[in-house]
Amino acid sequence: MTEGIKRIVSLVELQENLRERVRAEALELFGISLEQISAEIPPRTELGDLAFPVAFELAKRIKQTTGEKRAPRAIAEQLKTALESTAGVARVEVAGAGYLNVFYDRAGFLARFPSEISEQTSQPETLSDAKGKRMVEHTSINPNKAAHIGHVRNAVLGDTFVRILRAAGERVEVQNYIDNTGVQVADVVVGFMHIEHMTLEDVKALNSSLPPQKPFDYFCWDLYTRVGLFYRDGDPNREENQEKKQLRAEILHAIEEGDNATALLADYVATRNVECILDTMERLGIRYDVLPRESEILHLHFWDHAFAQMKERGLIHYVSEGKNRGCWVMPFESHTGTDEHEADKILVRSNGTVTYTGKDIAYQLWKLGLLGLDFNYKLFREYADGYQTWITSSRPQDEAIERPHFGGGQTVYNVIDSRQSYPQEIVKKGVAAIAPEKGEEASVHLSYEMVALSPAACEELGIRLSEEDRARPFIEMSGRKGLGVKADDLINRLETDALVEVEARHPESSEDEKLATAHAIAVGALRYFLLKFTRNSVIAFDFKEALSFEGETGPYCQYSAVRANSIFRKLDEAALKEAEHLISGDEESGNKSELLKIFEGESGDEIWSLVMLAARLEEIIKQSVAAAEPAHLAKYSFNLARAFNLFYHRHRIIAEGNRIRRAVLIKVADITRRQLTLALNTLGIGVPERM
RNA sequence: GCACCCGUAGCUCAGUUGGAUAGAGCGUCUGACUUCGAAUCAGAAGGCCGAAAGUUCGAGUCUUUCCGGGUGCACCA
Repeated sequence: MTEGIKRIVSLVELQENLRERVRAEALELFGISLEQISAEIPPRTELGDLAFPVAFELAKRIKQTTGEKRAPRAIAEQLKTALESTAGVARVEVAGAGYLNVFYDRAGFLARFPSEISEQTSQPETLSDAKGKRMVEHTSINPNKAAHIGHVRNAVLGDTFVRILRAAGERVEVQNYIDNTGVQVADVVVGFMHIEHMTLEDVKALNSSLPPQKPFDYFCWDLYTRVGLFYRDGDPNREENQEKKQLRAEILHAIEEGDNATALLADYVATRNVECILDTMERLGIRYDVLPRESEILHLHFWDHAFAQMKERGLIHYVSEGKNRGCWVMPFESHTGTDEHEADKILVRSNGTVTYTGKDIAYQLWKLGLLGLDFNYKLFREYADGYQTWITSSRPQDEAIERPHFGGGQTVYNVIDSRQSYPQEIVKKGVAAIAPEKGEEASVHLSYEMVALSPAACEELGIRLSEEDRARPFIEMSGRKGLGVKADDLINRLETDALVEVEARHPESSEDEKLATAHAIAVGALRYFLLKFTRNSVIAFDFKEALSFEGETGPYCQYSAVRANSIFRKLDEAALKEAEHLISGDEESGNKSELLKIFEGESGDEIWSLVMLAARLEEIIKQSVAAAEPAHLAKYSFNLARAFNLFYHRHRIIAEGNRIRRAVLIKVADITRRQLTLALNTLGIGVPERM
């Protein structure tokens, strides 16, 4: 073994070294330069830890350049020796039609794997400012009602992606956009003013009189659906009453105007809903750095700045005739126009007001530090542990205390459902046109499919379905119709169910402990449930599945870690130290040969496969970032938990008679529980002491 | 009409930049608690990866055309 090996702990690093080696050898031996070298994880442990199918590619390239026909196996044989001399590699085999299968130095790898999770990687001080900040906007629920399960998918997806980015060493700013001046808020204000006939004081009084089971956002949830009916004079199938719809327009106008009783009422309603929504999200471990509001985007005239830039660059033009007469539009080439659908996107209406897309372009420019304007900010809330959430303000006098710098990110990730991919495309294209140096890569639409309700779930909610709906695979949720599963209701139910299980298993625990454990399980179940599906898969929400604690679930993963921890509760410090010493490989004793023996054969493969899986976390995090897909990490966590459960059943770790073997089992279990805990924490799932 | 997404086991879904014998969970059936915790584990059954052609050493994965389902394509947000 070479000296350099002592340094190497990371699989990713080892893999890179091997790739480089292959690249160098291909050039040296065959004069072929390979731009991309694909590596693969062999299907079974006995086939090695990493495989290069590179000989097939080389055989083809050799034939192309020299006309000489070479067998892939022979080529693989030539590369074999070079790979074998790489640090960390025990041996290399040529298998199948020409696969190069690399076997790592098992005992050496195990000995060098850190026994404490290295905390440094996620510490902010090691993150360089030069690298640029990642901006993630998620949640962004209309502040006019309680959050439902669809909103939670957005928030959990966004929050988990934030955690993944941070685990990968990125600096991240989390934003939750508040559309406090839109029609949805206006609708609820219509309800308060014209159905309930309430003033701001009445609404405040109502708020403080509401029972904890039905807080303000729940009240608004119901009121919002009543407004929908109100517009149709009480009959959902009737046409909308234009006189009543006019009330909305008036309120919308008053809100935009500001400085009037209606605007104050709207602001109170929106703010109370934001508070409720933030409370809901806090239950799931989700927080935000800053809450940018639409009211400030309006009042601080963000659009005017963007508008000027667009005019300057000739990206937008005034239409003087035709259907879009009087509008300012942005041409959108990739979309050919038809009679019905215009190719041009209207950004300023003929009445002079700006569209949502226009505002969004301005906002996106701000996120990237390209607007040349900033918000004012004030502290919105401070959590018990000191974490602060800020909200935008249009009053410079609010800028009293020291605050972090917001905005100006290098890359922006917008977590928005896939139904908005068209407008997101326009925003991306528009921003890239204004700032070509940033390009389209700076704006990422982290899209995901909606959460719908299974017909069974609708039935459980007591929703009557039409014949036509019943035949559908799923039913779309609708805040307008009040059709949906409220987030807090679901969390409550999960906590109740979890508490029953905890009570049954740990009656001796304190009430607080039981509640905390039930909470952790509920969060684990919900977050995992929403993360196990890939982003572009529609979730047809099903109560039975979402409420399950068995099988491929968060609690399954947590349970695996809890069991691993219980082993270490029973082991004393000395036993751990001894284990570490026995496998360290430092001493010149006979341990080495015995260690090698433990990793031999079928049993050795079985133990080793768990080590390899556990060590892969870093790589999985990288893949999850590259694909912007948290589901990869979720699946990995489950597989690691599953592998540990298998290991746990196969070995009696504490009772193991052979001390070297016992030391190996202890170290493997320790590595696994640490990596599993880290993976789960990155998913926002905690591991309770007992469960 | 145009654009995007999906189609893999009875059901719900994974399947890394194309790689070796296509995997989980649920459900069904059969077993395993005197052990570091059974929210667990083992075993069985279950597949023309929507269809057809093409690209290549190699296709669930890439291309094209169909078929079936979903979602967009506002002077709404």
